[in-house]
Amino acid sequence: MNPFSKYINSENKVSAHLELLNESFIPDSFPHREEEIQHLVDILSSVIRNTRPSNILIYGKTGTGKTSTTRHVISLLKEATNDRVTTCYLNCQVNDTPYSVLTTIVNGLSDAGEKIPLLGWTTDRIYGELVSRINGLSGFVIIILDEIDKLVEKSGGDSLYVVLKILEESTLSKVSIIGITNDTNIMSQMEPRIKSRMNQESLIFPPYNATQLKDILKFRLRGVTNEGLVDEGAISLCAAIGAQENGDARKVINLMRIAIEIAERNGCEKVTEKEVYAARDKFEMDVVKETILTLPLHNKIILLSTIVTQELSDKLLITGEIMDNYRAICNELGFQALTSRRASDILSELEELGLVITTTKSLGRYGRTRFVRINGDLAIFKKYVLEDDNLSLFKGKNVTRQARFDNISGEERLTKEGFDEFINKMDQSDDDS
DNA sequence: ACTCCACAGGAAAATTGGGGTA
DNA sequence: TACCCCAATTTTCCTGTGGAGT
Repeated sequence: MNPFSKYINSENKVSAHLELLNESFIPDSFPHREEEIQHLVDILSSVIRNTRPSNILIYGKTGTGKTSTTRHVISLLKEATNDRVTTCYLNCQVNDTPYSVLTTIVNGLSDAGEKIPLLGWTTDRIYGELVSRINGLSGFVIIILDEIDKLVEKSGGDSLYVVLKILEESTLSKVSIIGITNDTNIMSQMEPRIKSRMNQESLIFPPYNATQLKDILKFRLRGVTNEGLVDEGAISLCAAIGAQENGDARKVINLMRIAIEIAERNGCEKVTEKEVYAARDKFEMDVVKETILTLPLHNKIILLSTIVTQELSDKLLITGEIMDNYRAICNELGFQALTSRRASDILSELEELGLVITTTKSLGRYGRTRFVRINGDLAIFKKYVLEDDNLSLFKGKNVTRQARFDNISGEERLTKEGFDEFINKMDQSDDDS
């Protein structure tokens, strides 16, 4: 029997326009965003009166529809003006330097002319190219800088300042900028000179509540499945999970998509709460896996070192031990180890990704260091790390733990439980402040 | 009160590597 | 091919620090 036949037979049982739930799909309607859309339209409508629209800063947490709503409004504007508006969308997490932002804008503005290479040109030359291309366009130019906070973080906002300055000066006042950020504190980090340029208009996208998420989900499910195939309870559960996660609609929709896929694969008649719970588990695992798999080589090795070191003892690890084992692994595999300074930064990066939990504590006479623990299942983490071809050689091999301070009996190093307690205290004191 | 461990993490120098020009 | 520019990444060098031991 053909192993695929079981899937063929189950077709249409749950049914199948799942592409409508993909992240890249932009729907033509946005429930509970009518006000925001109207506000944007009001600001941008000045294009029609032949005036440059104000710069706009849009705040809102992830999954509140900032990006897709903005793109939707922009496409409506282009339609209404017969494409007399040129737009350029770019994500500042991907393009996080002035150079990268500017080249992406220039390359995105028109197909004419050569593409600027990713490296090599001087800023002056890009500036010149930018001016000439923008002058070559009729009408207004709207540039959408998504995740603009990433640009502000870098070098204290200098990057953003450079970009704004160049865009404004170069272009006979034809350029408007729409900044999108999920960091509501971004303004306090901005310098006044940037603030005044950027914050001509601002717009806040509040998080969706559970009821709104439910509406959105129901709306998006239209045309995806037949009526009644998704259990009402499943929808409510998805919405409830999403509401807990800061009202993240993207996550809600993803969850439902995965739940439907699971139901489909198992040949279920209905999508119920059970599938949603399964979807949530899968979703979280997928995120971890993706995160680990896309780590740069040395980040992986340091993560591996942390895993291996923790495997050898339930006591907490400190940076020094991780470094020792990291060097040992590099030696074993024939890689040049990075310095401890860099490794320290990588450890911080791993923490930011949530793969590892660290806390700095002083051991008095025995120095001040970070305590580290893997934030998840050791075996699973290890499996993902070892999927890397460069590291698969390490399978089965091991490293002798360079235990430090194991002789300290008086003030014992924290155990796992002690660490949890410690973290809890830290969290509480954070809340207090 | 003072020392000193074992690092954290800032600043600046050095290296790397794409891309240009002569 | 040799050499210059530039940005990004790492290394080098450095100062700072919480608290057990003295």
